[in-house]
Amino acid sequence: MENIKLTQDQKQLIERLGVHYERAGLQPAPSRVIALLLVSDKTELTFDQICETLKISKSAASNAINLLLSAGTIDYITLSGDRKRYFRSRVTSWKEETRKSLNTMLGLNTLLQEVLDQRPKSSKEFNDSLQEVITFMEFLHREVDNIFIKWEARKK
Amino acid sequence: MENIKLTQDQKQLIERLGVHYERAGLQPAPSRVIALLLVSDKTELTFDQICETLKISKSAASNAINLLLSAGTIDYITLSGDRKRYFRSRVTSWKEETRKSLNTMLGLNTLLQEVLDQRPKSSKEFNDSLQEVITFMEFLHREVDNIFIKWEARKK
DNA sequence: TTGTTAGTTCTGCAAATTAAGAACTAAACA
DNA sequence: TGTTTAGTTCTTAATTTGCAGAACTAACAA
Repeated sequence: MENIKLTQDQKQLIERLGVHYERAGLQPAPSRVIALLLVSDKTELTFDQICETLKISKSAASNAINLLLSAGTIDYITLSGDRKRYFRSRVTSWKEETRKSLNTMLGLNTLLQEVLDQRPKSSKEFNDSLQEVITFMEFLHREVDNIFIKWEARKK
Repeated sequence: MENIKLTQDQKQLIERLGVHYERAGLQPAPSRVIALLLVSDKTELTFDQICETLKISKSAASNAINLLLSAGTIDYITLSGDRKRYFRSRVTSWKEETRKSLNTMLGLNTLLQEVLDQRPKSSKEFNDSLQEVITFMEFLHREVDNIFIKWEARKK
């Protein structure tokens, strides 16, 4: 099984991508795996290639891969007469993921509405600011939905 | 110093908000503090009131408060002839924060462009998908900027 | 039937996070 | 001058996280 060679630049890029994913809340190992699958010349890598290239243990790789599989961030193909799975980045999942994380962000709004609903009328100034934020987030939410629609239309 | 009473509903709402913030990457104690400042009837609470109401130690409160202060999530006022600081949620910071986290999200784009630039031409299909994602994210970024402009205009 | 491949699962450790409690400090008061 | 107040900082201590390494498994191969 041929092993993957990375240039210094590629290694650095993987680290930088890794940091980005970690900051977004992902664990270190999955972060590196997804970064590797984006950067390496080959786009389809086996379990062993991932372990070796990233210098992580099989258990770390197994957990990382399963996490990413169930999140839909990666998938794999197989070749007939070859028991190995070839893992690859599901690049197209990014649109969905962007959308999902936008929704999470904007999901705060529901909670803020509940907060406002239960607040005493007496804290008028505070309530008014809160109402403004809620209105803004609703606005943003609607507009973001429109952007996605606009994009789909534009693609045609 | 009068102590803060919370209804069962308020306590639950604080926990739910707390979980939201934790999922967004904030530590538990700061998450509860900000939630408390949103939910409690009084919008301006002292250090001691925060400690007592949330049942956290002074050190936990001190660290949480300083974190939130330096993130701009809360601020405080003082009353003349009263050494205490009265902490409150900077509700208006949410627009900025929303924007910041959008930018972080969309900042992935710069990295993806770098990835694409260093990829071999041979992985054409992959590169094409990547290019599509980049184009989409650029589109999204521009549109989001427009939304903010539109909002500011609309407020007048 | 024995071995090999492609992983998975289990056990345990090392490092990082988070908070408690106590000791400390700086300002204001008495 | 000592005392109280409003915090801060320091030192543990308790979790939690994340991974290595080894043992395991299931499928196929020889």
